[in-house]
Amino acid sequence: MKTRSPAAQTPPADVQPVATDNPEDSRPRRGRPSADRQAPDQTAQNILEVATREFADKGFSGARIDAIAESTRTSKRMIYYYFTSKEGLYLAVLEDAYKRIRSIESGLNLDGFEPLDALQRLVAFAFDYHVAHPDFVRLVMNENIHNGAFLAKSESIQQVNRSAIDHLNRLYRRGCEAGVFRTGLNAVDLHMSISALCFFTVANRHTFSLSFKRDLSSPKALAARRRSIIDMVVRHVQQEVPTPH
Amino acid sequence: MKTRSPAAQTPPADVQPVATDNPEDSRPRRGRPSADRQAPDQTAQNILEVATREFADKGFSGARIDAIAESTRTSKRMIYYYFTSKEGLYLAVLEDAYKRIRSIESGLNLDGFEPLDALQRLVAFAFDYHVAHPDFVRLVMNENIHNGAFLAKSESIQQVNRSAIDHLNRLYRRGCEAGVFRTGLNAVDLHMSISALCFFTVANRHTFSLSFKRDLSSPKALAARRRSIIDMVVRHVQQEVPTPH
Amino acid sequence: MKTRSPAAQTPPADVQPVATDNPEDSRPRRGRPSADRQAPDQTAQNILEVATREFADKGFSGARIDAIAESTRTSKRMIYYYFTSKEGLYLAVLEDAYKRIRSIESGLNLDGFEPLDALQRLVAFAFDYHVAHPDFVRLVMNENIHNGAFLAKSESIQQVNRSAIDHLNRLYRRGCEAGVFRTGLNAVDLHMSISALCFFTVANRHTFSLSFKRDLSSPKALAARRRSIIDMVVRHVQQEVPTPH
Amino acid sequence: MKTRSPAAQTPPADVQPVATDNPEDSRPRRGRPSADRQAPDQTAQNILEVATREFADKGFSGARIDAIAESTRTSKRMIYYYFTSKEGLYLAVLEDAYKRIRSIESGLNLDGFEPLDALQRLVAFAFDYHVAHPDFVRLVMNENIHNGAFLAKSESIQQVNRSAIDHLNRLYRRGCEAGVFRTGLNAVDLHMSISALCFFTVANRHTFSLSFKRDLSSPKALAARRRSIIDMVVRHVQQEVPTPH
DNA sequence: TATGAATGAGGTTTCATTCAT
DNA sequence: CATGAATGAAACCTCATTCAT
Repeated sequence: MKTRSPAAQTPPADVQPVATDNPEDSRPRRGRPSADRQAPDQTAQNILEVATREFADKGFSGARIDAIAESTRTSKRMIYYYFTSKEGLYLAVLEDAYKRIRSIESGLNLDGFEPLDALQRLVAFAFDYHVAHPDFVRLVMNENIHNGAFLAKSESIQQVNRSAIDHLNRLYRRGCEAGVFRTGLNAVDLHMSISALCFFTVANRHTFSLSFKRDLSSPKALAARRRSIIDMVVRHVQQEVPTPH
Repeated sequence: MKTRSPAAQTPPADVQPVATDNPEDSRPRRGRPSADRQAPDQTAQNILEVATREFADKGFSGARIDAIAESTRTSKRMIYYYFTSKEGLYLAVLEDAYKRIRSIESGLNLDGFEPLDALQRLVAFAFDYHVAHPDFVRLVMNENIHNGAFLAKSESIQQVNRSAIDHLNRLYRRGCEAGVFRTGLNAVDLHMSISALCFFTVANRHTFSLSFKRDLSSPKALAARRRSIIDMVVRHVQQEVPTPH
Repeated sequence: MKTRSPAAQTPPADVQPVATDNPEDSRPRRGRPSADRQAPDQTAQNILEVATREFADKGFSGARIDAIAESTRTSKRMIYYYFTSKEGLYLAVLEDAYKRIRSIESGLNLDGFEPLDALQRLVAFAFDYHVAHPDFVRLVMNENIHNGAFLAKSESIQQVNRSAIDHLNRLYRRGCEAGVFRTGLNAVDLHMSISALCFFTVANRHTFSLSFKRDLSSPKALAARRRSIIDMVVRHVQQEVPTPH
Repeated sequence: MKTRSPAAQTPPADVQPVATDNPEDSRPRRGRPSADRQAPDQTAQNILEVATREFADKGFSGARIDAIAESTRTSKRMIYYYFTSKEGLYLAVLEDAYKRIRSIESGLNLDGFEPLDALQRLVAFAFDYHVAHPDFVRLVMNENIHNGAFLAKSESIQQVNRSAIDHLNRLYRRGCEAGVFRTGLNAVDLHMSISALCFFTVANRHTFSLSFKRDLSSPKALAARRRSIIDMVVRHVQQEVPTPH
């Protein structure tokens, strides 16, 4: 039986990077390329991909419809045909991005693991996902620059996000019941801490790198950061374990 | 009775919000006591204040020189007279914002406190500053949307930021020597964690609030978050304290 | 009875003004016989014509995009649609002007005439063209004010001009072989002299007229000047003819 | 006694470059730097020099008052103090430039030479002056771009120019009387030809060089051009001389 | 469904000139 | 005489969006 807080001491290097869809690819639901799939869908999907990159890259105001149209297999007119306006396109991009992360998160199946192990897996997944999807991070940043004005318009996104808390809540309760997590914590607060640590790593890497002259994008630096974050979260949640003398 | 480090147990509600300059006030260098040179400085300063709000509000591309000019005591032409271009103005705003936080941070005088106390004060300051200066947070967000392209042009900012690490490093070492901090940690990594937790609270409050239907801006919610962050950081750094059985 | 070369003696009043396209008309490539593609070409062409006048009139810096747009059948926006920038438009104007003169020059068919006659025709053409196309002259002047900076960017123009020398070179050689031209001259130098005399007549007419109180624009004055120039060039090239005593 | 047309045959390499004030220097009348010369004059003179360069370089519309002020030893306000407006300054520059060439021309003292020799000297001087004073050439070009509108306002310039014709006229008549010049020519026309050949060499060197891929600015090229021009003018004026067999 | 042409409103920047001291 | 600050008008250019076909 463990007498020490294993998570804190043992950097969970063994927590394998969670397999996600390959980064930057954003045609998850197109299924197999069966011939019955019509061009229209593909056109809209193609626009969405290009737009995701552009909006993530430049923000809403900085993005250019012309630039999107040029990188697209179709014309500018089609953008308006499918998405009505720049704002409509942006909204579609945003919804698409949010749906993707939550759908993967749901597939983690944390119930199958011991609470401590599950927590480490959850944090590791969050970290890996942020690192693998900078576009998502940038879209969320941009959304906050606009005070969440676009997100507020989309009901679908809000529903999607709620589930994240539910998963974490169930996990936390299991841990408390098992006596490995200390009680009195709050799932939303915990989720926020996890998100903050992961999000910042990607979101602020440019200013942080410049300010402190460190390259934070190297695999080595990322691995260290990943360990540090998992450690920090585990220590935060874990019940204090009496150490033998 | 408490057998463990008081910091972790005692949410440092007693750590008083650090006095900062009042938010949005931005005439730090006004101190020069000469009265004969009012106008020029004041005009430029006035532009800088207004521009800070506009850039923080809308981002670089979204900000409008016209809008800035209108909120100013002078004309659009003067903006170009003093700052050459939209980019020049943005850079001045960015430099100003960074200098402000670092200069206050330097005034914390952490050497006068016990390591654990000092750490709590530092985190508390960071949290309070971010909450009190959302404009700073938004400027940094925006800068990251642009991949730090503007920051990269400013040497002065980069120098300014380095000092933050120095302070934290000295503090951390004191704590290690005193046996209250565990060894093997890294000041840059620690600084990043603190920044991440504080930054996210302000930066992502809109999307987070919408996603999880919580108002995170209420004094009560902020106080709870503040406690949670300080606790998390302290637990991360603190030496494991042997509990008597 | 004349014992000397008739060219020098006989002012070539009989050298008819060379038929050129009517001045200021600038739709040379309209020839493509497809009727289905009218609008785009016409719009761009219309802009080009108006711009030619404006740039010739005021120079590059003095020209106003707004002024051009107003004289056009379309809007200012279209200028940018077709020509990207003020500079792009100017370049198009310049290329167009150069191509026009060279294409006509090529149509002179000097090979069909005796060398002396051909030379007279060439000079006469050059004179007439300059007089008939002051816009061309002014564009070139302006280009020289800018140190040929725009011309340097256009490869097409440089290719076009080379042909002028080729024509003159062949003509000169024929004259030498026939014994009517003296040897030792240089085609580029000769071309320069011809250009100088013709160009100046149009280019400097304002300052010259004012300085010497002569109206140099009257048909009579132009005819006299034309004769003088042809005479001067012929005398320059012509072989000294021994006079019998 | 010469039996051949010496000018045409003998390239007047012996015609020494006429000594002019050193190129680009434009403070000819400031006399010696005696202490009694006041600052005011010097200030105005300094402005004039700088403005000459700027106007010659960029043309009237392209020139920037700000740019002139910056290269000046004084401030922008002084430009307006001395010259009232951009136009006033340009006019002063123009007058200054014209006065300079004519005053030197008057000092040639052509009466002291044989007509043919004098003519060669005159052409040589004209050529050398143009080459040595590209600023003058460019100002005149610019003036013609503006249809001589500024020159028309200045009476002083027009008076100055008339004398050039008088000198040439006297020279031509002497040559006719001596039987070395053919009769029936016109001094204004002759002056125009000389000016055209010299002016073009400098004025159009950029477009010409680019069009024909020749460097026309090298000392060698200029010397050849100089010879060619003198030769051309002399042949144009000279009485046909019977050649002995 | 698709496209190239077209557009008006508004964005950033520049410039000659004047004012207060 | 001299200067730095200030200015309004207008210049060049961009953008999301729509029209004709």
